[in-house]
Amino acid sequence: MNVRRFPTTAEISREAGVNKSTVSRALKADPRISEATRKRILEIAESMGYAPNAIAQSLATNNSNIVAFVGSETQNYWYQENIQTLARQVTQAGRQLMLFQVMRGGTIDDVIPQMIQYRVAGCIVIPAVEMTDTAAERLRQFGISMVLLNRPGEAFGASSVRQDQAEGGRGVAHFLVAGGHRRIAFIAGNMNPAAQDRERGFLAGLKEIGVEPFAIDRGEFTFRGAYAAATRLLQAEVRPDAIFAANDMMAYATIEAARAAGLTVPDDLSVVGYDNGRVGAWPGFRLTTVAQPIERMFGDALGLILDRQDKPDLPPDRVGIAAGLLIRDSARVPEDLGALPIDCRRDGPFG
Amino acid sequence: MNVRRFPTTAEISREAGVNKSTVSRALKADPRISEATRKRILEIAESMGYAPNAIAQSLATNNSNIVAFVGSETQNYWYQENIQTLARQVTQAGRQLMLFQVMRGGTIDDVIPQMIQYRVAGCIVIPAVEMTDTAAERLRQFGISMVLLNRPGEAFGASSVRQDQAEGGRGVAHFLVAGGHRRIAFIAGNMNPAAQDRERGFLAGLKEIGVEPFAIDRGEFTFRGAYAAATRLLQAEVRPDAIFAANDMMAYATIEAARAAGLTVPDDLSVVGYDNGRVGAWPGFRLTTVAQPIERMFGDALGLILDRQDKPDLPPDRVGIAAGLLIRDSARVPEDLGALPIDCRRDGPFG
DNA sequence: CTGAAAGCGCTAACAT
DNA sequence: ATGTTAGCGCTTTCAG
Repeated sequence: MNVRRFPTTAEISREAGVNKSTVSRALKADPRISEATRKRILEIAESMGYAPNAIAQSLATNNSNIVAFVGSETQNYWYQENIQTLARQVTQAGRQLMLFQVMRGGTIDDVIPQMIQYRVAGCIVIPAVEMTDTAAERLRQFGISMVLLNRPGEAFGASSVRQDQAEGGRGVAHFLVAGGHRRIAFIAGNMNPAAQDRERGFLAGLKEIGVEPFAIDRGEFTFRGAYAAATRLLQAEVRPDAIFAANDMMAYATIEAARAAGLTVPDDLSVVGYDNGRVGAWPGFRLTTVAQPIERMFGDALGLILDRQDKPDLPPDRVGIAAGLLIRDSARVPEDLGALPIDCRRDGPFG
Repeated sequence: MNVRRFPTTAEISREAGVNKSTVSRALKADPRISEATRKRILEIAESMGYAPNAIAQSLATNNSNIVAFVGSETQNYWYQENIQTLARQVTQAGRQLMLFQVMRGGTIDDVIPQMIQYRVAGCIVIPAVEMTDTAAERLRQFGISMVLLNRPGEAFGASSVRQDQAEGGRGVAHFLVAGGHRRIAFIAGNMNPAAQDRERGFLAGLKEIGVEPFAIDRGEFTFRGAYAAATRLLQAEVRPDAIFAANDMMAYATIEAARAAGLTVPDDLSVVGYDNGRVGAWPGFRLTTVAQPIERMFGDALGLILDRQDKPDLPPDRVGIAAGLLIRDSARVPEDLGALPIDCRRDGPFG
C-alpha cells in the first residue's frame, strides 16, 4: 500500500555498486558484461522486484514496440474472431497490441493522432476502415509503417497482405456453375474494398463462363441486411438455385432465411460465403466458404512491420495469398474440383 | 522519406521565441498563458505538423493513460463481441486500450510483466483468466488498479464490476419451473468463476422450489463440448424438457443439437442461455438468455480505473449489477413473470 | 504571464 | 569489462 516508487536501474546500480549503464547492459544480455556481475545484478534486480520501464526504454530508443490494430465498429465477426490470433502473435514477438477503433462513418484519420502520439511501430488496417491519403502521408512522415489487409497498398504507399478477393469471388462463380447451378444470385456487401473485389471477381467469373447473374441484392455486410435480401430473393416468383453472399455473416443469414422459407440447403438452394468464420463450422450451417489463412496473414503482416522498425526507408512490400475454397455441405459440389480455378479443400464433418 | 525527426516542443519553442515550458503550457490549455501566445504557439505547432509524444508525457508524468484488457484464449464469443464496446469507451475517455492475452492453461501471471513494463493505468480482467495472489500483489505494488469482471474482487483486493451470476442462474431456475418444466437439465461450463456461480445459483434456485436437477453434464464452455453434451442428454431414454446452458455459446449448440435430433424448440425442449450474445438474436435461435448491460459494465470498470489514476490509495470498490432475463422464443414463458426473482424483459421479433 | 532548470528511467556513444 | 556523459521529449517546481 505504501506508494513507494518503482525500483529503477539507478537504484539497482547503487545497490550493486556499479554504474547505471552496467545495469542496463546486464539486463539486456550485452555480451561485454562479465558473467559474475551480470549474475549479481540480476539477483539484485530480482530481489528488489525490478521491472523495466518500457515507457522510458521507448523514449530512449525512440522505438515503442507497440503494434497498432486499426479496426472498425463493424458487426462483422471477422475482426472479432481473429483479433485473438493477432494478440498471440504480437505477444510472441515480444511486442504489445494496441487497439484503435474507427467509428461508423469515420475514417482512419480519426485515430491517426493517437497512433502517432504513442509512436507505434506500425499498424495493421482491416479493409473495413476507410483509408485516406492524408493519413498515409502523416504516418509516413512519422515513420510508422502500415500494412493493409486484403486490399492493395499501392495507392497509399503501404505494405499489404492480401488474399486476392477477386480471385476468391471468381472461384466461387466457377464452383457454382460447375455444380450445375444456373440461377445464381449474389448478396453484395458494402463499399469496403474487399467486398468490392469479391463482387467484381464473382461477376467476372460468371461472365467468363457465359452465365448471367440471376439477381444481385445488397446485404450491407450485416446479418440483418442479408436476411432481408435473401428473403426477398427466395420469395420471388422464380427463385435462385444458388446464392453467393459476400461474407459469412451474410451467408449465415441466407441459410437461416432459406430455412425459414422451408427450403433445404443445399438441395433447394446452395449457399456459399466468404471468410471461414467459426459459425460456418456448426452442424446447422456447414457453410462452404472462401477461407483465408489468418494465422499466416497476420504473421506476415506483423513481419512486415517488425522488419521496418528502425529501417524507415525499407520500401513497402506486398504479400499475396492464394484464395482457397473450404467445402462443407451448404452447396452442391461439382464432380471435378480439379478443373476449377481455385484451390479446394474439404472440411470433414463436425465432431 | 527523409528521416527527419518529429517536431518537438523544443523546436516549436525555438520557432516561437519562447521557452519550452511555455509551449508545454500552451498546448495543454494552462490558464496562465495569454491568449495571444497560446494562439501563436498553436499555429506554429500546427504548421510544423507537431504531434505530442505520449511516451515522453507518460515518462514525465509517470502516468501512461493506457488501459489494459486481459483476455484469454477462449472460444467464447463474449470477449470478442464486447471488446469493441470497451475500445470505444476507452477512446472516448482519451485513453488507449492495450490487449493482453493469457494462453490456454496460463494465468494472469503470464502477462503481469508486460503490464508493468508499460505502466498501464489499470487493467480489466475477464472471468476466464485465472487470477493469482502474486499477480494481485505485484500490481498493487506498482499502483496498477485491477477491475475484475463478474467475479468477486475481495480475495485479491481488487475492484469488481459484477452482475451477480448466481442470481442469474437462480432466476433461470425459477423461470423454467414456473414455465412448467420438471425435467430440467444443466450444461455446465468450466472452472471459470462466473460459470461456477451460474451453476451454484441455478442449483440453489431449483432446490428452493424443491425440484431436483434432472441431469447435469459438462460442455466446457465450448460449442463442441456442449453439442456433445446436449446430444447425450437428448438421446437418453427419458429426455429433459428444458436445458439451461451456462453460456450462450453452449446454448447455441444445444439448440442445434435439438434440431439435429428432430426436436422443436421450445415445444419439445426449452433452452436458456447466459450472456446475450449476438447469435441468440438470429431468427433461427431466438434464445432466451440472461443479459448483462455490457455498455454500463465496461463504463463502470473504466471509471473505477480512471478514478484511481494518481490516487493510489483509493481503496478498491465494487459495483453490483442486477441480473436480467431477456425473453425470446427458445423457452416456454410462464404466465406470471412478475412473481419471478429476476427482472424479465421481452425482446421483440427479429427484423 | 513566462523563463530556467531539474528530472522522469533508460540507452548509447565515447572513454578508460 | 565498466564508467561518464548526454540525451530521448515532456512536465513541473521554483523564480521572476
